[in-house]
Amino acid sequence: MSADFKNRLSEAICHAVDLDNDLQVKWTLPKREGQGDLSTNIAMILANQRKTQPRQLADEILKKVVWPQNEIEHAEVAGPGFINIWISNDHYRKIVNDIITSGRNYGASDIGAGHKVIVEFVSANPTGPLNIVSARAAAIGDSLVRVLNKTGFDVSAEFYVNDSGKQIRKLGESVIAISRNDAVPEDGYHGDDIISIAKELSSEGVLSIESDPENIGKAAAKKNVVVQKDALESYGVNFDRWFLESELHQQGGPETALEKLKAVGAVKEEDGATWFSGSKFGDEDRVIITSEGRPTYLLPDISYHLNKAERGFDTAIDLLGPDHHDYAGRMRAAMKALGHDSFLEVLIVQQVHFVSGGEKVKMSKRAGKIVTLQQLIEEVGEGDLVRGRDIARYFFMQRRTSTPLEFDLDLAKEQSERNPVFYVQYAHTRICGILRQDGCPDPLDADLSYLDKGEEINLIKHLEQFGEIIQRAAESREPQKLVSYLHDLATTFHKFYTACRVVGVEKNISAARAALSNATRIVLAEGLNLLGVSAPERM
RNA sequence: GCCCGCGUAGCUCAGUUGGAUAGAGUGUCUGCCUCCGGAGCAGAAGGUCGCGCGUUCGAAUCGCGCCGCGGGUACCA
Repeated sequence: MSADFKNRLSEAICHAVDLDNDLQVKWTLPKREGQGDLSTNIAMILANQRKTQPRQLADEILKKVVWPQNEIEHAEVAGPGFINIWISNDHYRKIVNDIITSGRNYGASDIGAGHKVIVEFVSANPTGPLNIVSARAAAIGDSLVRVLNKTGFDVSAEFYVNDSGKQIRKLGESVIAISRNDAVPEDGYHGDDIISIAKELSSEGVLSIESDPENIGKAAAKKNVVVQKDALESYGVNFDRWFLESELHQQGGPETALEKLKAVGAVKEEDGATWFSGSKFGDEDRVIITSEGRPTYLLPDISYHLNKAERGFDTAIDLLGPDHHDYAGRMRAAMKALGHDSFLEVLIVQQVHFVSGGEKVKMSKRAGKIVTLQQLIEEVGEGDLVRGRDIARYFFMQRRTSTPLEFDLDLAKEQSERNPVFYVQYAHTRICGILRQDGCPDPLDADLSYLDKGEEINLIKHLEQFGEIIQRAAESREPQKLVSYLHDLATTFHKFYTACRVVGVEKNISAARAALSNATRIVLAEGLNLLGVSAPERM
């Protein structure tokens, strides 16, 4: 239901009960048959304030109210005092036209207009290929970006590359050790990927000229970034910017951040170390420069987030792994100290467990199981990279971000009705099949007044919700909401399909149904697109 | 100990921000192919929403207290 339409209804009710604003009037979709198309509880809320009976007040409202135009067919009081209204089929038929004329734009809105948002996700260390946790974060982050775009936010996707610090030096040391056939340091990096990088660097001559672990580490990191970028690209994920931590250091970012923290009295010296006084801002005190004079990771990270704010973003959304959830508190405290309260939103992307044959699969390198994003795509798509991407992304999007996810590898690989990805894609394919038929009339010639069967109207009702679902997904930062919506829409279409033939029935009916099918195709395709999943015309 | 997240059908999970008789998928039964691709549709069965108080017209949803599971708790990143 469009916000505009609801507002008109709300105004009508306000007018009837002498309310000066319509904010209190909320409309919901009733769950059950026989409860109309829209429902409001305003009578129950007002009855409380006005010390009267809800049902009586609801009756009064219905007596006085003047509904806009003639889109309302019927209204009645139900249950404890709900006002349920039935909307005319004419209203719904217009939706089909709206969809077809808006095309891919259908469902777009401008609720985010004027907001500049940066979404940072994955941000894996450049010490190896991307793992499975990154794969989930990438799917969610990228969809979130698409959804925010669709709702009018000015959004940027960013990957923060930790290309400086301890782990880079360690990476360099590992590469050097491997090239000399020495033992890799205790907490260093080993594995096929490091070995091949060592080979590349030595054949490029880098290893012979350069022996400083830091510089070797940087060179290796650069190669890893390329590997990560490639994997993400075949996953359909693109970033507007790969922000290098080293850039931050070159600009003296951490030093500036420290000065700014000092300026607001958020820094103290104790036990020979320098601390951020987080306890003043709702967190705990944290060391930012060790007693040995080395900055901890916190300082560059504060500097990085400050940098985001200085680039003009009003909101920063970070997707982090479950091992980082108290990072959120300290970073928010730091931003608060620097005058950017409520700037940072943190989404914790929970753990992924793989299941096969009813048992948990350990994701260990040693066991030779799937560890990287690339391996997952290949495994699940059985060599077909597009299919692998579709399945992986859809599966990762099936659960709320904050819920641990069980990934059933057997189900994912199964090409059957049990696989939810195919169920949704199949609805799209089916429509394409219908519209491809020789006897299928041109949907553009349709007279929509021929749509009046229950299954037809019901399908339109689902299509109409698309925009609202996207808005809720954007506002709650939960692009997953689209998944259940699309599954639902596919179900509604399949029901329509079994109840209503499109091709081979009376000409006018046929054209109207073709138009409805076409509208459904558009919404399915765009919905899948927001998930980063393809909408195939044939399967 | 403290911080964060999670407990909903046998299993995996939704739940429109506090609404009406609790929703899917999957698994188990039962039906439907002369038919736009059956990768589909219809039906049955399956619930003390972890437990207990509280808030109110109304709670799976909000508050408090327990119980259970997971993660975090560095002068590591």
